[in-house]
Amino acid sequence: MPQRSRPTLNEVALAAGVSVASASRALSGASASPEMVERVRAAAAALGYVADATARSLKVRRTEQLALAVADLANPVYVTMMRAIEGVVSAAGYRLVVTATGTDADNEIATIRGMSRGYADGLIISPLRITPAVIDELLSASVPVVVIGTIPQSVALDNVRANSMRGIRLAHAHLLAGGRASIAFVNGPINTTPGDARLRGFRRAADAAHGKVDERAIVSADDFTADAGEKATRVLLARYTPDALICANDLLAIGAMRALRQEGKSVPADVAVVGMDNTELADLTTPTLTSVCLGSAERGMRAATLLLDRINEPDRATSRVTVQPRLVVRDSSAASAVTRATAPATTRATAPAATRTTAPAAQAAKSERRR
Amino acid sequence: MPQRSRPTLNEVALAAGVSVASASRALSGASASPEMVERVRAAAAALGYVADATARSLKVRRTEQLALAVADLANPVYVTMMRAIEGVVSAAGYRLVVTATGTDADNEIATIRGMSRGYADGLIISPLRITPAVIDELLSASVPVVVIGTIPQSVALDNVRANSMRGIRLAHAHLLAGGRASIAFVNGPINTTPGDARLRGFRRAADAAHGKVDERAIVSADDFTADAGEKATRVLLARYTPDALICANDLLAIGAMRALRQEGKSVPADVAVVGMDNTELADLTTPTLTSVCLGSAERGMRAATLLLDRINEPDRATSRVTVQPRLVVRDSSAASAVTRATAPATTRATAPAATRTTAPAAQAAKSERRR
DNA sequence: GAGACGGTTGCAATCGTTTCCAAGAACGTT
DNA sequence: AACGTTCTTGGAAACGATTGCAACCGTCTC
Repeated sequence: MPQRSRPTLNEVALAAGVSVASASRALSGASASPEMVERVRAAAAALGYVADATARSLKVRRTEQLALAVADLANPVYVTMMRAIEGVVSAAGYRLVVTATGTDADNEIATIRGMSRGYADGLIISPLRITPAVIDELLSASVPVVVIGTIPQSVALDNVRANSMRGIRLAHAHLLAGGRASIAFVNGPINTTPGDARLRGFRRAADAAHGKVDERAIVSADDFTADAGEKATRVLLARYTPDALICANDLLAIGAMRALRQEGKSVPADVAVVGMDNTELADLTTPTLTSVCLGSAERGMRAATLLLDRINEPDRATSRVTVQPRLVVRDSSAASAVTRATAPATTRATAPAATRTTAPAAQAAKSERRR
Repeated sequence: MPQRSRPTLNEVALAAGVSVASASRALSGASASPEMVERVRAAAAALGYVADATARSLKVRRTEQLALAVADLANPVYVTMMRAIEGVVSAAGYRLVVTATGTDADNEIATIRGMSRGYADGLIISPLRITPAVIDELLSASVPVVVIGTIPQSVALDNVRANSMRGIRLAHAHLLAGGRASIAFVNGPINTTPGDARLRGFRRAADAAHGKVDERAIVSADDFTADAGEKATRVLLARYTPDALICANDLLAIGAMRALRQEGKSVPADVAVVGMDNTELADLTTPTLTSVCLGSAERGMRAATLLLDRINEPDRATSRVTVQPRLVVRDSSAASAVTRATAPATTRATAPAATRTTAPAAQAAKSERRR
């Protein structure tokens, strides 16, 4: 496998009998006579010439690469984002460099600092925990940055966020409308950004509905996994008798359904279950899982668009995009028997598409519709 | 957000009052007096200097980037591979560039050719369909290439492959041992490389067991999805009465279980089901799904290792690594009632770890054990 | 004390492009 | 016929690092 070394522009120019300058222009479409273009093209083709990306980048000060940093490449939420981002980015002629930051914040900072080495023209990052140190680092990065996640209002960075509090409220309202009265909440770890936001969302929704929140109806799993969800739900059931469960995550919801089944409770007849993130899993469970879609694909797409916009127009004002949640109703939250009798037509339709975001949302939204 | 432009080595040298050459050496740890190192370090720190990756790459002729090309970034099999690859690659100091080739072969060729631009030091590619044109292109690439997938024996390329035929045989044997006699096969599209290999595997296994293969026991879904699996299984059940199902994919298996449930058949009491790929899904279904693990993580890890090896030692002979399948037994394939009575101790243990591959397999294998 | 030697240091070339600039050619205008 | 335009073209200087080479310094040895 003789790794043949690639011909340079110099050799092409030599072969064509012209100067490198002319060769460069001929190939890049700048002013050159048709005859010149022809000669150079021919020589280039004959030698199999392809311009070297590194040399070119050095000169034009652009790498045509964009970086994406997420905690875990295998997390379905990030996978969805990544796919959306890759689509936008590669359509714009950029390559995508991915890095997993893992779970610790130092690593995130190292990644950001690494960007200063100039191997990419921009960075999309979704930090697990948003510490002041991370923000500082992002603010002083040497390339444009877009943050996916909730950062303080005052920080002048392009930013895409979900509205998980509103998502919880949608779920809560949906369950109330379905005749559920004792709605419990299975959260993930509270020391994470999403865990915290979702808990606040639930408290607010419960408070709005009943004027108080019953702390026994809230449980936190150790982790955002099915096993943790199952365990937490068992703890919950020991002290509280819900007729509906909101879970901070689809995986937690799957665990919860498992626990319910073991207790002999049927879903949705006895207990309705709503998950969150609307991953592919929601379609695959039995019963299929009603889930709050937080728009991962759309967030990814918006972030990529924002980044491209800033690259093209570095001085524009920073913008903050909030992607609105949608409730995707499936079987696990069918109205309780009693309600079904009295009010047969429950809103099986999804909540209003509810994106107050602008035009290009359509494409990504579509890809998320039937997940 | 004033994107401050980064200081160059020149400025550092100026600030330290030394030549660029010395500055470069001081920072890169080459021969330099302690005093010199100190001065340059200080100046670099004061200015916040970080060497420019592009310029460095141009000079040293290495980008410290490796590329991964797969058809679909969201496919769980690829996600698993990608995560494994990212781990190996970033531990070795490389960044990972990912590209989605989509489903058409032309795009694959374009990707490979793009590699000639020299933006990465190596390529791992998992082509959907392996055409002669693709092989040609790979052979003449200007950087080392590792192919994940089955390529002709004669092709001199580093190669990592699964053994899906053997995987099917494992499943078949397991089902026979569990007392199943009418084993059917739910395949994916046959015009794909995996679809084709898995079908051949099933034919061979069935033939070995019964001396013939009943064509009515074989059905092909249009796609590797749960819906397609459900549909195909319904077609199958209309003409054949299996007591076990091997599915070419976990998603197909989930669809199949859905179809069986609708027909009032219970899993595993009436019909055992075995999936393939051993994705996270297998742990999440009810009953949990027995699945053939084809070692995505291990394949990824092996491919990455192979690529690094070749980069370090370009002239070594090409090697072909076959990752052996393992059967991960879960609830969906518990022995049929009759057998359970007579031979109570069915092999609940997994099949022999069965990787004839060498040492570094351990790590990735572990991460795949309890999926 | 002279020469040899090991270790630092700076100069300058180099990697493969792009692009500024000036020179030249071709052409039209007065 | 001379001049001004416009268009092409080649020379050469970047881009920001690394590195071969030669100069230099101090020390040690004979």
